[in-house]
Amino acid sequence: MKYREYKSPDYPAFAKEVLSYWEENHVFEQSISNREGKPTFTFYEGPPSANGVPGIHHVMARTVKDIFCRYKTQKGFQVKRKGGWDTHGLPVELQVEKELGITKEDIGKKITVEEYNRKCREAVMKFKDIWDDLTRKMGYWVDLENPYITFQPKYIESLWHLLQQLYKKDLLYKGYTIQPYSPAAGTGLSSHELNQPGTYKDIRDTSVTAQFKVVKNEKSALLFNGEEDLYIVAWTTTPWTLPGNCALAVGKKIEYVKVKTFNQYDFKPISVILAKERVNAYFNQKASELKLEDYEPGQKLIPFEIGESYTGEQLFDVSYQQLLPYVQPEGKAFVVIPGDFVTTEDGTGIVHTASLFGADDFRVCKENDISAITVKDDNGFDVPVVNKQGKFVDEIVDFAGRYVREEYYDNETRSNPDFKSTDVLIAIKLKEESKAFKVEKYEHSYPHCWRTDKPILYYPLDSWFIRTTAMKDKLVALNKTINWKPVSTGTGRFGNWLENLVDWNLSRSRFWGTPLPIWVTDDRQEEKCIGSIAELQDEIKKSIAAGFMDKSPFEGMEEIDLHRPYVDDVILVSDSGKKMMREPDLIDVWFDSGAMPYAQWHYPFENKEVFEESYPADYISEGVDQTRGWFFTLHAIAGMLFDSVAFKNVVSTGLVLDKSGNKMSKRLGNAVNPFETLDKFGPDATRWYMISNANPWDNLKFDLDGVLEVQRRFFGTLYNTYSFFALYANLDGFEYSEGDQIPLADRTESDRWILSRMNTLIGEVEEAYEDYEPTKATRAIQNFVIDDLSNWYVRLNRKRFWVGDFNPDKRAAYETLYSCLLTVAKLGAPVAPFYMEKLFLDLNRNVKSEKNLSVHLQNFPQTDGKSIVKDLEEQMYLAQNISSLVHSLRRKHKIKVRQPLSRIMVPILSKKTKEQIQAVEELISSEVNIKTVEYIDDASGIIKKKIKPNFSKLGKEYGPKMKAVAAAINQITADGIAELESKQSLILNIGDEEINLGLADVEITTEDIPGWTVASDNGMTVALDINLTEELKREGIAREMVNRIQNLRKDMGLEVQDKIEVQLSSKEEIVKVALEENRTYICRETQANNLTLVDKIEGGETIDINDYRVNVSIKK
RNA sequence: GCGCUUGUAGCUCAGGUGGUUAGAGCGCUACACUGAUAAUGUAGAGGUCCCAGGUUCAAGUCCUGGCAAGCGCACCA
Repeated sequence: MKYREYKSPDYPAFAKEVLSYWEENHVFEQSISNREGKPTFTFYEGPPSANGVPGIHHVMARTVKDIFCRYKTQKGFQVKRKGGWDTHGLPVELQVEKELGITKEDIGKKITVEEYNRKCREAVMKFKDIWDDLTRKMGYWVDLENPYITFQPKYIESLWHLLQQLYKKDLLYKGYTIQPYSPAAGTGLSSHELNQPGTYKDIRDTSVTAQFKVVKNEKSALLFNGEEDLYIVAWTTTPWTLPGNCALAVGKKIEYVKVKTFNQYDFKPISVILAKERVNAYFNQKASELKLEDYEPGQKLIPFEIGESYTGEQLFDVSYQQLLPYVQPEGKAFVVIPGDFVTTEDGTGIVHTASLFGADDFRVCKENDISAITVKDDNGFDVPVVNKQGKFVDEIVDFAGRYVREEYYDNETRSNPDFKSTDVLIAIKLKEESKAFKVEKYEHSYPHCWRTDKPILYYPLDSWFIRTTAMKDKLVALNKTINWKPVSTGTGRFGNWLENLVDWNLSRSRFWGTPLPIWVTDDRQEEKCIGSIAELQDEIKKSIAAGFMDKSPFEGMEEIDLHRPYVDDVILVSDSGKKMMREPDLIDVWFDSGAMPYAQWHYPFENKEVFEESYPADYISEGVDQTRGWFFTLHAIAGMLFDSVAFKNVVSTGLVLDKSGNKMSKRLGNAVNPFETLDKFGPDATRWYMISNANPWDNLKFDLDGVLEVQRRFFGTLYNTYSFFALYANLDGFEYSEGDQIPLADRTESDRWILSRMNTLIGEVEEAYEDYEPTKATRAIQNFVIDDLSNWYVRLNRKRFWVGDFNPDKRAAYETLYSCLLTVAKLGAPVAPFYMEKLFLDLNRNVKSEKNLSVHLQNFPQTDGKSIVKDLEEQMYLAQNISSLVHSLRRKHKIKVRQPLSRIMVPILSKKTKEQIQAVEELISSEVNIKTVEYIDDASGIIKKKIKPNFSKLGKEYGPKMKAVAAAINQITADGIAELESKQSLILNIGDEEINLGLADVEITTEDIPGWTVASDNGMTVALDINLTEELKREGIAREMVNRIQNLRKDMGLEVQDKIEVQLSSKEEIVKVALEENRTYICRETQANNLTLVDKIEGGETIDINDYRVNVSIKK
């Protein structure tokens, strides 16, 4: 059977063909089942959400995933890869709401929760088919038949188990978090909702700079210098938060100053502390000349005097009097604390901090152990001084029952001319009490509720948290054992995130997601966290027995649906017999995906063994945007519950941008359609381009021209090389057999050279894959194929394939080329799975056996150390270098390569170099068409040498004197060089010091051969003899003749193997002689049976050779 | 604002531990080659290695400080 030949390569068609071949032969399935019992290599698939269509960046991410799974399979591991779908969460819900034209508030009113969740379930798999199609077409091998799906009851049951484990370890608690809250709508807003367009609007607020009176004590002593009334001033745009003030935050490194001045409302003399940079914002420069003692109360221009300055650090722990003492805190409060968020861009450089009304405030107060200002509600729970309707509580006696924001009052109330906002009333009160330093209107942008259009409050809300902070040290330590690609993402982005970990807010007030399995009594004194379906059923039975439920809401269900609303209907009974209702929250969808190592196998309810042998993952990969997402949730759950990492190696991939480096977006129309790209260029060129162009963790500027270049340059060259092989191997009937091969020793220099290169390549590529450096692997393969194999080996050895009988030398050439191609197919298979499969199968058409079903079932090639000969590689480098020099000389003198020349001369400084060149003499001769290579050694005395210091060696030795040493060496004469070479040392005088120079301290190269045309590069010099003898001229003519006959053959459309008859005629004597002399040569080259010189030719072609005219006639 | 990444030829990218002509491919120009031919070879043009300091005999490489771009996070008192 023959090797397949193609008219021209059609890569997309190749891929389609291979794809159906895989499917017919179940190659993917076999690649796993074949490795049964072998060590496992575990890969976790991060679940995509199928409610949107995939983009080109998914091809990138999945190529990276696929490469290492395929590679490890080749290395003999069993690599199971379960696909998965992320199905819960807000994006799905919002999409459904949009489709149905409803809002969250309509759920349970216009549409039942049951119906709504049914819609979500339908919507989430909307584009599954498109995703599956992409997966197949791009050659991403993952199990699509049995994926894990996060909404399935079994999956949720595993989550419940994990949550219960956390609960039992006391890592699950209900707590406060500051969230954007809309009192008008009575609900918290997610950050997603807050990022809706139009939520931020400019509003004018009453802003107050309040005076906080410093308490004189040991801590604050350094601030006082005689004065009695010393205040710290802080600015706020939300005066309603002032009754909740519990601390003042300053910047550690900010410089603060004390300013003596007068209060502008009551004209009393005061001293205030504020940031130095903010002085100009609060004090009129025109007043700077005024003196304090000249001030008259009521005067508009208020004098001021800048006093001592302090760093923020010096202010830490200074106490102040409570500004509005309605409610007393239970613990520490009213002190100055550090705040990393404090700036001097506006305000006073000191931030009023109300722990319950700002996320930053809450955080720094917690860090500094500051108590919040709270009151007890009817149930005895601590609540803020503003209630959920947005009104002050009774304890704030002056403003009790007032909305904190004027926008919450109806328009009628607000239009009353006597109406004053609470902020204004507070400002008035402060002025009256000499606590206001400055009151003014301030316009700023503030978020509004997208449903009610009213400003939001930052407000503490109940949420369930995972106490990740309790396990922070462990998570940090475990992270250090993970191999991150790139390292910086692990230490930087992820490491820093872990260092600054806050508790994980698990609660979501939504409908479509995993319900929190916690039931609580009305008085919150008793809780139950359910960990399995069976446990829930048990509890339901108890509850029915206790009379809280008539029947289970799951009764009659074919498969229990743990979603809302059914689970909300479950009322349990507490140990003391009280009624327990479920906490209405759902859990963060990120918990869903972070739990996939366990839930994908329904652990611990099923598949315990499978789970154990595939945990933790050896490898995962996702976009860098998943650092705080999936990477974190995987890590957190594993660290907290299993005391383990969830993954050992992780590649975080960069973004895919358009070719100009802009983000791709549908709106801008610069998004690349993955299906069109795969259709047009095929998956292999697309994948290879993505991987070879830049490291996966760098952003990729995706340019279709680049894909085209990869296709042309790499795949085109590889294809050409295969075609070349197939063409001649078929003519000669070559068949590869592993056993019976020409021994290495009997092969040519170039055969052994390319095999040496090939074995070096195997090592390089293996190392790169092992190191999760796919870019290095592809670049190495690419260079080998293009430079070494095609442009050098094949080009130099072409004649061996097409000339003469099928002798051992020819067989050696076939075998060599064959094994190179086969190796390339195996090395490149992880990245270009389709084309390498095609190449592999085409090469193996003659070697049919079960084990040759697919390149992906092959073992990764092993480096044959014995075949790597450094000498050979050096030799070939010399040959390439010399050839290149001769080419450039020929060009300089305008002598075609076809014209033979008698000799080149190479100056040789060492015996080894001579031997190395001698080994490749023939290659050089034929490559540059010369007769002989001559060597000129020292003895000839005509070589001009050049000496150069060896900087890295001498530098270490002589350091500061290096410049002088270098100068001295550059001045060494030819005699000096000769002395150094003969004696192995030379004494140099540097100033008044003597230096003993050894041979290793310098680099001696040849520079010139006087009287010859020479070229030098890389320390090698070559001289070319350009004298043309008559004989050489005649030989040149013969070569030209061959060239013309070949062209004519081609024009006639003859096949390579067709034999011809040639008739020639010419008037020129030199041509006749040339043809006679080289008759055999010409016949051999042109496949001519005979060649006759005649006087005249009828109907032949007239051609010009150099300056001579020849008539030719060719017959088949 | 904080963290991370990136900055080298027109474009895409290489440039272990500092070492003296800073490279490749593409593109451009010219010439050659021609039984792999939509391939190939040779040569040329093209660089303030983002900027400024510093360390060093020596900096694209190390340090400090900037600038620009990208990503992430936080916040707007």
